[in-house]
Amino acid sequence: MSNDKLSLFNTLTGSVEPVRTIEDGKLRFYSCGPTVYSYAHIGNFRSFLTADLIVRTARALGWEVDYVTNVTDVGHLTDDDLADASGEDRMAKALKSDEGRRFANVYDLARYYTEVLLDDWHSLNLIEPTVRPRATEHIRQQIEAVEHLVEQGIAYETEKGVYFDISRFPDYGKLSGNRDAENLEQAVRDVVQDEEKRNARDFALWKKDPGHLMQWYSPWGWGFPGWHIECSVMSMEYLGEQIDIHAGGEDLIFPHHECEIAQSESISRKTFANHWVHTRFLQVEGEKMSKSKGNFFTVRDLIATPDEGGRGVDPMALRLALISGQYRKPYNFTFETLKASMKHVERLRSAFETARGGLDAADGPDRVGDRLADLRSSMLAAMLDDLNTPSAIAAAIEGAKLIQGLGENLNASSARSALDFLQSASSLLGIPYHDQEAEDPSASASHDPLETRVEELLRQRATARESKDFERADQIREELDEMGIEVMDGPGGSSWRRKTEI
RNA sequence: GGUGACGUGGCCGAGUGGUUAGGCAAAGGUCUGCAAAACCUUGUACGGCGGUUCGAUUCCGCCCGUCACCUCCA
Repeated sequence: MSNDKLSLFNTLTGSVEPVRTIEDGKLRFYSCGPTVYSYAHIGNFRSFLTADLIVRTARALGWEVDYVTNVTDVGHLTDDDLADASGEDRMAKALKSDEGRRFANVYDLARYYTEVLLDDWHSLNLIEPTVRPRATEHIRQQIEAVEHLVEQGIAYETEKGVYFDISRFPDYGKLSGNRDAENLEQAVRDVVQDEEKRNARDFALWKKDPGHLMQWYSPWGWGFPGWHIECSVMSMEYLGEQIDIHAGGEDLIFPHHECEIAQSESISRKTFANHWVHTRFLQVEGEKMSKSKGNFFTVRDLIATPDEGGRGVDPMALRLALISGQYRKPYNFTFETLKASMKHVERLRSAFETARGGLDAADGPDRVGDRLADLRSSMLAAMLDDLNTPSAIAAAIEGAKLIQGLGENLNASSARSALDFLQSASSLLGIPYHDQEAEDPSASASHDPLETRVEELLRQRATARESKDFERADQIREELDEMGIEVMDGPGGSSWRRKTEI
């Protein structure tokens, strides 16, 4: 393991290799974003978190990062294209669903789910990309790319659309290993049918469809772009013809990324992306996450308060839980892990409070600096080693325990080392110590009737405790418990929080 | 059928050719009016069968199991 090189598994070569940036000290990075036809779920976010951690780790190395992640706001075809030749897409489907009826049209729906995506993005403290391009805002570039491919004789037009001619790209299959044409053709799945396609593997660059809910005028008439072309185009627009890393979920390896390579490299005649990084799907409680199994969770399902129908999970606990398995291994998301993550987040926060408190203490010899510096380098080393988050988190927790262990004895210079350490853990893992939104409810003045009631009861309880009326104090504790409030007594008085529903 | 991963103690998960990951949970203890937090103590695992080796959980082969993709998917 190298000390200052970021190594990642490269799907293209099948091995972990150092990321060698095209330009020294600068990372050009594209990460595939979601289609916004519904609420993003925790599996989506596991993949976005991988991208986030790549950016954080690269920055920790002092690299400048150009980070582009898109929003796919064009509906693409569903697999019952055969049954519905008019070309119903995911968004059109969503619009007809119970959830989607309230939207006036498909643009309205896309706009709503994009906003929600960004809310969740902020809740989980994901880094803002340098650019967040939307497919619908780059239609012209997509049309031009397709035109270029047609001019080169690499793409051809039929009655139904424009297709990429696989036979013109011998490297097709280099990413996924799906090189065997016959196999693909005899796959059990039905493929998009067009009698005029020259090769069953040829994929759509443009679909002619005057009935599609989103359509644009092109040299081939009214229609909409193929799914893969948007990422090629947006990546080239903002990062240039060649990039260092391209990332996404493992399901995107084929066909999406395979097709992106074919298109992009046919256009530029250069290697599109040097490093391909894919995040594995997660399972929930040992099973595939699916609505029918009742183990399907969106971010908001978990972080919304119980009054809002959620489970009141601290967003940072959710974030930590989602990164507590390495991105490249199958990960079993469980509520046990989520509970453990809550403890970890609290532990980090309280270490931070301890450290901050120690700044005002008398000065003295720094008793933790060296050990924390070691832990900090092993934390970074773990991340550089193919984003070994479990190992990095272990180092962060160990540091927090070390700081907590000093407690009252923390002097000012130890406190400064402690804060240094905690701050680098925070920026590397993306776990801030100040709640961005859910500030400690007991500390904030609020007009929430529940909070007013809680404060009142706590005052009564404090009085009862002062006069040693513990029976009354416990009674109030119980009453609050029934209201979903947990009370914690400390040396400086009592604090409280909403209990979570997990 | 094809391609690619993965299988570690009750659970989540590092790691390694011979010496303790870590966390959560559990049990006992210290502290605290109660509760929480914190701290201390306890617990020896690597799917199966072969092979290489002085020695394999770690390398090799086969098998079993799980997951993903094979034109909707993070």
